[in-house]
Amino acid sequence: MPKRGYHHGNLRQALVDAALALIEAKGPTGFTLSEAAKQAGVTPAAVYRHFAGREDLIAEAARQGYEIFADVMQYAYDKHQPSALAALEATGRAYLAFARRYPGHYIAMFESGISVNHSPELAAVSARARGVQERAAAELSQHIPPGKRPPPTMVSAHIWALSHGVVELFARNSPGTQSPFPPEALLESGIGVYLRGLGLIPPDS
Amino acid sequence: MPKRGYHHGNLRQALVDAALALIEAKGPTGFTLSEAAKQAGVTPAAVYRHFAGREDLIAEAARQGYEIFADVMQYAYDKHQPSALAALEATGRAYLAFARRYPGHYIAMFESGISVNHSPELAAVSARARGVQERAAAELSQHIPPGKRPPPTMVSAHIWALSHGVVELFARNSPGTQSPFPPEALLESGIGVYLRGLGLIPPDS
DNA sequence: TGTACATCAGTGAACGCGCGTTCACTGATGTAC
DNA sequence: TGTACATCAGTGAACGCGCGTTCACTGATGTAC
Repeated sequence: MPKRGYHHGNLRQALVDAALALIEAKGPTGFTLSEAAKQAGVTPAAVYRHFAGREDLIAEAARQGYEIFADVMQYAYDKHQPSALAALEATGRAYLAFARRYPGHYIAMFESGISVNHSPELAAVSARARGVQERAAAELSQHIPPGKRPPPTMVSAHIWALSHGVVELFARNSPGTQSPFPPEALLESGIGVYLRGLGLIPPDS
Repeated sequence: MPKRGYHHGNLRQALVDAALALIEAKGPTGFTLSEAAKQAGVTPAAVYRHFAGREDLIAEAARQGYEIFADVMQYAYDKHQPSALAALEATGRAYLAFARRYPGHYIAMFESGISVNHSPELAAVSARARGVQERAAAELSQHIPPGKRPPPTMVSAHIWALSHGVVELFARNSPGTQSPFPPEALLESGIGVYLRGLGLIPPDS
């Protein structure tokens, strides 16, 4: 790492990284602009060269999170094509893997209280992530007889809600409760039962 | 309402109520001890006659929430006996109804970052709530052939995760996104598909 | 019923703290000639 | 290659604020006799 002098060189990203580390360590509440600056080796005032303020910094952290998230989902989806079933299952697993691997981003995105409409870029990238999941669900629905086919957006919402619930309740140790099962197993089995309920997995498998 | 003088009469509960209103209005971050005191018409210092501090106040709000929550779940369960299926579905609906009706409590319980192990009372009442759900799931499992029967605690965890996910993502307007469906419909249909996947509802119903 | 007194729930002033944000500034960088 | 100068990323001091918490106090309540 090159010794830095008066100019930082890459302060903007360093601040985002510091913010992510702080959010991960202390929750969205514990994060402060001043401490992020300090951790980046810089005066709090320097932050304002790069961000409009505290919220704007969190929003950028969230935006980067959505970007990674959308990529990860897209990759999982693509990789398991052309099987619609495998692709949907894979996006579920990818959701959990993302939450595990990028906890700071996850918290910034879903628990920091920042609105997805904070900026057009944020709205766009979150829509992209949602789009992947909905496409997977839509494709899957085509294998269900039209009569008993729930709307694809509903299927997507179910999977998403289950994934998010597993993350919040069992993948973090927040409620103090010990998880009865590994979150991955919980999510995978839950999605399995759900897909069986849709008639997409034979009942005896 | 009787005019009050120097003594408040029921300050402890008034503080809890004020805290709940603030939490509901501004999120767990926005809540401050000072403002809760002010809203109860009292000096911040007065709070310390009744609570050890800020966190203790939140914990009491959460405790009362768990108390109501456990009652509501229990009631839903009892009311739909002896049908194990109806009882489980009812607890799912009760979960959502609780989140809707007592948002301040819900946030204090699940989003305030307060640990369920803050106090023995809190741990006890949260265990009671969990117990209702697990009993319902256990009873239901008995209708599943043993070979393909998932552990009851897992079924309970699935339902809980789905419920919680629906609340967090779609019952609050937090992520800025519009819910594509009413949360109640989303949860009900999700549980329906899930139970069908367990083989507890005939596939053609 | 009336007085003395213990109990206790509130006051109000004060504390130290860290926050987000502003401002005039200065040091480093890079470009024009 | 060397100098002059514009640009811009940082400093550091200061601000007003509201926070949670403490303390010695005082006013109200209720009980004993």
